[in-house]
Amino acid sequence: MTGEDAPQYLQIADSLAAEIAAGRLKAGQKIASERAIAEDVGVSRMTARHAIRVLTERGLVEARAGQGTFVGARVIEQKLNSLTGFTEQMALLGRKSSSIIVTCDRRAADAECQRAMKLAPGEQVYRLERIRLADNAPVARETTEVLVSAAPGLLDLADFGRESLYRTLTEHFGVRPTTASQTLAAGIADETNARVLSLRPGDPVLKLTRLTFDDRGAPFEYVRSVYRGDAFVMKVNLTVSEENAP
Amino acid sequence: MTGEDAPQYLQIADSLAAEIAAGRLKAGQKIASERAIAEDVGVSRMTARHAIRVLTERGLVEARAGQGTFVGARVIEQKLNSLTGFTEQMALLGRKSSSIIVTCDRRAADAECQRAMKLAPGEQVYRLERIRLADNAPVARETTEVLVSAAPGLLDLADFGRESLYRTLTEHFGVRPTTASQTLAAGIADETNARVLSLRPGDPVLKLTRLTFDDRGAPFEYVRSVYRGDAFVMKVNLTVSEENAP
DNA sequence: TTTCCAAACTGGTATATACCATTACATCCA
DNA sequence: TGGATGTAATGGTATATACCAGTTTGGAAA
Repeated sequence: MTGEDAPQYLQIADSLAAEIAAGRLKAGQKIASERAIAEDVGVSRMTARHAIRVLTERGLVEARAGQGTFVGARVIEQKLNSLTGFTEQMALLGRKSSSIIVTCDRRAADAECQRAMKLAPGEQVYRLERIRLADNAPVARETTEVLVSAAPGLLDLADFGRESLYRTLTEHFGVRPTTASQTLAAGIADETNARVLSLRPGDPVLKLTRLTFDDRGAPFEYVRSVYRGDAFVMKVNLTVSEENAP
Repeated sequence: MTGEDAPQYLQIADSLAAEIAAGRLKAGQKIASERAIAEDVGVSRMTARHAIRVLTERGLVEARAGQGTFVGARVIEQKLNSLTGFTEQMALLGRKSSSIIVTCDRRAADAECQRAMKLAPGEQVYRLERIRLADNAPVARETTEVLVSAAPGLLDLADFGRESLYRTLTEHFGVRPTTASQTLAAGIADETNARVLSLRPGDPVLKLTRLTFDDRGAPFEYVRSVYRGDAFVMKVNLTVSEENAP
């Protein structure tokens, strides 16, 4: 569950999220009103409201003035070919995936990672830097930082040149990647990336960052990847959630 | 601008967004603190805070506890989750959007479009080729092909240099974009793209294709876009559907 | 000069309160 | 029956206030 010392609004949000995940609150159903939650839990209405705002931002519920707040239609066609890890994806495409580990250690999170995960300075992460191969050809360079506090002892458990990181996290630590915020940008290969990806400097690459959250809404992983532009296309399936009327 | 009767927090947010868009607040720069804004504008701190929260959600600024709130990197964060058009997205970022129409006619769908929509050879489409401008600077080149059978007479109805295509489709033809399949790839600007986007050949670009379906699941539009790589970041929020057991 | 610590800020959390516009529903009246 | 009306409930906006936990900074102490 949510940490005992997490802010109240988060605890409330997470317990509601759990209700939804468990199916006790079904899609389209109305949840308790802000005032009702406030009274039940014993907080002010503004705090209850804050909790609901979190759920709204996660896309779990939808508030309608004058009516109430409703559990969102379980849309989620947004299986960008990626909340499954690289390993799983390659398997789906019938390609042999493997990795070369460049770095694998424990250290303090660097500045960008700190900012993305909102970490305290000096917070420890496992840093895993891998060259990803598809059918033995390098296609991506990936740097993954996983919170030590989320998976203590992670690096002793498996050889991530072969094993799937996500599978290990789920099976050994109960950390289940659930949502993620991902950005994609175009770039060109610099010297280093060109060398490791068998490209020429100036060739196009796709740069991806992903902040991954577990089923309690806590971030546990920050990933930066550089993909060969000629080898990768990202695919997203979108579903418009209604309510777009002028 | 924001409507005079819009809530105060939105007016404040939009005026700050305009400052950022105009370059008076530069990337990395610290903006006024919540307390300072509250006093300057003459609202409570909570209202100023609400305004900043809006900007945070739009990806324009980033708050750091104990330090302040800082303007984010000046890139356009295209949100891939919502199926909103270019016009709407720019408005949120406080940037002025416009288009230059390059082509606007009716013709047989080309090969790629035929394949994507699974059309019979010779099937007619309206083809709309536009240069997209943000604050009068070209940022994307977009080619849209809409099935004639889905919106007969479309081109007579509006000037798509100003009007939103999606709005016209919904209001006049009842064609409601509902789902879409979108791909993203990295690329390099060729001669033509470099010229129209004010780039040098070889500069990175982001290539996007989208196949859009209406509420009956029928495809009606095929879009190919080329974005300036330095101006655009695509952002996706992912949710993994439960049943992804290993 | 260097070190250290307190004060002055910053955003983050939480409460209590007030009024608004919209919605749903029961009631009353013709 | 049908329509209008009122009322209670809902989320949305806004204020005023308080304390917390970090960061920055400047001055006092070593």
